[in-house]
Amino acid sequence: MTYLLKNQRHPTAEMVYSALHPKFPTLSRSTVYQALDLFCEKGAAQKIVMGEGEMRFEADISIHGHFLCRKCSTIFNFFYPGDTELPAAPKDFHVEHRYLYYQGICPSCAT
Amino acid sequence: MTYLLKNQRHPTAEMVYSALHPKFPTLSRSTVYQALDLFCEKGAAQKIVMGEGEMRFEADISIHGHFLCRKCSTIFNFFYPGDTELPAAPKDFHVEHRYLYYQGICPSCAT
DNA sequence: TAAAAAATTGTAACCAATACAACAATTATT
DNA sequence: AATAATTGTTGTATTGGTTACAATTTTTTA
Repeated sequence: MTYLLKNQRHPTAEMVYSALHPKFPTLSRSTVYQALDLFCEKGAAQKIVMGEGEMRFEADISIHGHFLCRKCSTIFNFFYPGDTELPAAPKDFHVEHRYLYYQGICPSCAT
Repeated sequence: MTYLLKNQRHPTAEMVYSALHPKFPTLSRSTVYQALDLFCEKGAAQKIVMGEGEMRFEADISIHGHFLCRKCSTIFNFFYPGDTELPAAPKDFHVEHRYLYYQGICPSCAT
């Protein structure tokens, strides 16, 4: 069932449910929530919180940042060499996860 | 009323309400929510969303990142020279706001 | 095949946030 | 100063995403 996460880009739990429901009519929202949480715990996916609105999930767990278009609300991934590119946290802070998120206007909304 | 935002560091709306309520017994949650939103619109404060949990607000609008301790849930600010330090978004993306957020263990929880 | 364990379902509850109508306070207008 | 108009505040009801949980189904194990 994990394949759907890979098809959509940054779906909400509801989007996953809607997409899966036609194929598995008995599927319940509970299962979706629980499965998504499980994937995140196991490291197969990640939760991303973009400003307002619902939680989003994505199966791409490589290092990348997110760009949220203020107009169309689309989320784009953008890649950068690695976490060494990012500012260091103060000494004695043990960083486990880095999260980079931009907001603005995407190319197609700019015209 | 804005001075409370400056006293606490990254309060939730509820924290602002609780702190203000003793002094202004008639104060309502609605007013707090609305005032905080107003401050953010006017650029006097900013909303920050840290993983799970409620929205947080802060009055420091200088350029800095946030570090959330996984154990004690404290939010620390850390400063870096400027947004030029951060990876560039792809060409033709017009970035309006950059947001950097780390997660891990803070020095006092590390011991 | 039966018993045990694990997964799924659906409903109810939760809780932060918003909407909104009633009310109070402040400012503007003669 | 008095009235009207505007602005701000309050409290309650509602929303909407998420979680809790008991009941049921499915899968695994012996």
